[in-house]
Amino acid sequence: MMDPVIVETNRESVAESTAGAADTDAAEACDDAPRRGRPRSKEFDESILAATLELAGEVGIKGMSMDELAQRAGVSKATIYRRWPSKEILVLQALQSAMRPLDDVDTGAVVEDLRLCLGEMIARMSTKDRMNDVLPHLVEMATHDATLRSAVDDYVQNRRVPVRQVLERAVGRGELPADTDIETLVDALLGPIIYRRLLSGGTLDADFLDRLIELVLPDR
Amino acid sequence: MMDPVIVETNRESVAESTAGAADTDAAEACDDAPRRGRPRSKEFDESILAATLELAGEVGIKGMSMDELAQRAGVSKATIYRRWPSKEILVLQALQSAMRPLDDVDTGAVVEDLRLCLGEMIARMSTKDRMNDVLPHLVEMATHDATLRSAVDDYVQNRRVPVRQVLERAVGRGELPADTDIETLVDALLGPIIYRRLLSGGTLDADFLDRLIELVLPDR
Amino acid sequence: MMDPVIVETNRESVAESTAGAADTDAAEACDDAPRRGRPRSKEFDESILAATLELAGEVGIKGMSMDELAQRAGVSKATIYRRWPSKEILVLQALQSAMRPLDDVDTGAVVEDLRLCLGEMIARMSTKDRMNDVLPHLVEMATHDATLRSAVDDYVQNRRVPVRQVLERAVGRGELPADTDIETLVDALLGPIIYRRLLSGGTLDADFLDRLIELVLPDR
Amino acid sequence: MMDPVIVETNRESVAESTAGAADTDAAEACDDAPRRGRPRSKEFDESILAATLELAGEVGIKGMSMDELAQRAGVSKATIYRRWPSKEILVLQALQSAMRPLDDVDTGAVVEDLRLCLGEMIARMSTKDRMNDVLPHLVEMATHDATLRSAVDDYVQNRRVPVRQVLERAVGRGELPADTDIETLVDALLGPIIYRRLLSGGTLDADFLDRLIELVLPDR
DNA sequence: GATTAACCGAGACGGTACGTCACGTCTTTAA
DNA sequence: TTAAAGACGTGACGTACCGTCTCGGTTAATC
Repeated sequence: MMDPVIVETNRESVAESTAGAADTDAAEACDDAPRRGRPRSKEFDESILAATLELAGEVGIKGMSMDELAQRAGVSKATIYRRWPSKEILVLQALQSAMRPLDDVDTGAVVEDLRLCLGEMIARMSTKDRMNDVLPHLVEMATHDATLRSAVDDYVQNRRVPVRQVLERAVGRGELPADTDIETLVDALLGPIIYRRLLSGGTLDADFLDRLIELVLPDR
Repeated sequence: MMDPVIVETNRESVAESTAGAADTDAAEACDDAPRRGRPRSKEFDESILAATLELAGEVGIKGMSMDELAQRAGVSKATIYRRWPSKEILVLQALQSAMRPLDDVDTGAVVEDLRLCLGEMIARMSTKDRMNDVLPHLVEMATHDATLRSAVDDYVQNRRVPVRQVLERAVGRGELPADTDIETLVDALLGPIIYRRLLSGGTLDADFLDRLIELVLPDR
Repeated sequence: MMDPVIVETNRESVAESTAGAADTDAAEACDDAPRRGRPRSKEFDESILAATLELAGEVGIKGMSMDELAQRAGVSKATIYRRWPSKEILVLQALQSAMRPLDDVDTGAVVEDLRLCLGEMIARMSTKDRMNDVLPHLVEMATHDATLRSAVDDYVQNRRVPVRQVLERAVGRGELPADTDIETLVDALLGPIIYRRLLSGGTLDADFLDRLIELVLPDR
Repeated sequence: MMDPVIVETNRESVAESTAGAADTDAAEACDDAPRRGRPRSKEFDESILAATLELAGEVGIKGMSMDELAQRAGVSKATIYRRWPSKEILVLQALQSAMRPLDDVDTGAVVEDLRLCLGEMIARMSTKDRMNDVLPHLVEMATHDATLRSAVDDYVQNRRVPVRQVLERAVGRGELPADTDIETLVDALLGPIIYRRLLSGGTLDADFLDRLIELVLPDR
């Protein structure tokens, strides 16, 4: 199930990083204001995000029109734009809302931890979660629109966190040397996975994962 | 300087890989045909591709309008569409035409080979070549448009080739074990670089490259 | 001055006669419907029609581009196409909206009636009303587009009505024989006028009108 | 069969009336010049004109593209433009080439003469000769293009000539009064016919013709 | 309960780009 | 020189989409 609290949290973090741009939902930041008038329907937040994931997965971001999205979500376009200032921000939000944090695995062995952690990541990419196809679009957007940059950063960092934690614990245990360059290590693990997913089209399975880990963390 | 021969070569390779889709320039494949009528101006091929690289680098693919592109190239829109069936295919062609093959380095030591080969790759990404920002866009397109898929594949494979050659030579020399999984190794080397370039935003310098190679090919 | 009521009336009459073709403004026929959404701006209907008359009069139908028309009307192209499905239909509508009904003259003498009625018609053709040049274009269109046919018919019939009324009254008064073939008579009066206007280029003045009437209705 | 001599004659008359515009076929005026190089194929003149009549009759002038016309005539576009400077001029030529002069009837009775002469005209309009639909287009063109005006005039005058001759003979015989306004009379006869053909859509048959003549030339 | 402020659906609107098409010219090879 | 083939500039076409705005009507909190 999707937790509306997470949605709200995400929205605010974005509202901050895109400061000045979105006066649309500025009021929501100050919770103490009594807020007169009819409140926004919570149901719509969810149905819009869900429709976004579904539709963008089917036809891509560029292929997804806001009119069709509104229809699919059973909502009017104004209702969407009252909540998110642009298509890109909406898509990003939808991504974040769908991204449940990876379970923080801790088996005591770094190789096993990585196998589980990255395995889950691959599983999400491979199966239902067609929204991964959407990431590149956001990247290009971010290249030319400063507003989106930090939001995309947030999104990417979320993926790094669990891997980094696994590695840091391994350093703490002495399983990895204390001077290990963790950031590079994270890149060396995530990079090939993302690369296969987006570009090379190589298979993404447990076997590949084993070989990758063996390559980067040999003899352990 | 841009070599027209390369342009031609690239065009044909794509024409093959997108067989059936583009009848636009199908005739050019068979060289023996007498080729009647006024021939297409070679100058325009170049000026259009050059303008594409320039303009897409400045404002991104989405921000680049075909009208402005035509004007910048000193050409009419029809002249562009006579050669390429869509904006995306054009951009892809432009990428390929601009991509000079990496020099095939062979110093006799695999680590040094990789340092040079990948170093050159990073150098191209980092500096002038803003067209790298354009890759993600193509990836998303390719996800939903079969025509583009193989073309993008071509483009990606071109980057893999020199790295693969370096590794195969190392295996031949006995510098790497005979059972080395070369494809995974290529992914492990290219993946992190691409990942940093597109997503994580981490620095791409000689230092990172050294650490990456040390990580993947230790003690050699 | 242009009466918006007339405009509406004309639009609906055409909407009927071109049934099936134009779903664009079908909804407007049923007045009892609650009419949801933002209503179309009445001002734009008028400004578009006015700009059409003005522009087509200056440069002809073929010379009139929809982009320039939109600009002249202070309106976007989409706003035009939301109301009329094609350039030709729009021009026809503009013609009809501009065509004030001829005053129904009744002096008691058929010759005098015709002199006034046809004189007014000639006056409108000769002077300001450059839109007359546009009629031939519509005729050719109508030849190959069934949608336009009935609409053009409407337009033509409107010109016949007042002349027919004058003649019918004359028959009623006994001024013309009861077995008068009115339709042929109308053709015999309107035909030469239209012919001179469109083709022969002969003068269209009171003198010609007198001779024409004398010819067709002698000694009365 | 179509007489190439007539074609040639017509072409030259137009070349004169559109002086300055068409240097395309200027050389042909001076017959004594030896005329170097490959001569123009006479066959093509005919096949182009025939294809023009055929195609314009099917889809209208506007619907007829010069590319399709060239293909239908088995000729290249340049071959067409080498002969006629514009689409409109070509169509006009095609009209004239197809228009065999009406037989000059002379039965000794004006009413019978007109019945035959106008009857033949109606017959041609009604049946095969779909090119009549094309006339209005030319009229509008002529309105905004001085070059075409005189050419269209020529065409129109050709229709008036035989009627005028019939009437002049009647005046000579004393069948019509010496002060008859022949021009107005011609308009009164041709006008209603053209009007029915182009606009009112009324029937064009022998009956209508009889009534029309009776109306304009009563009791004779 | 009345007021009021904000919500909602529907869809018009300006703007911008798309990819197509046609005209009339120009450029090549072949006859 | 003409012919066939077709590239080319120009410019309009009609469509699609984004993000905003404007209606009529609804829904809660406040008065």
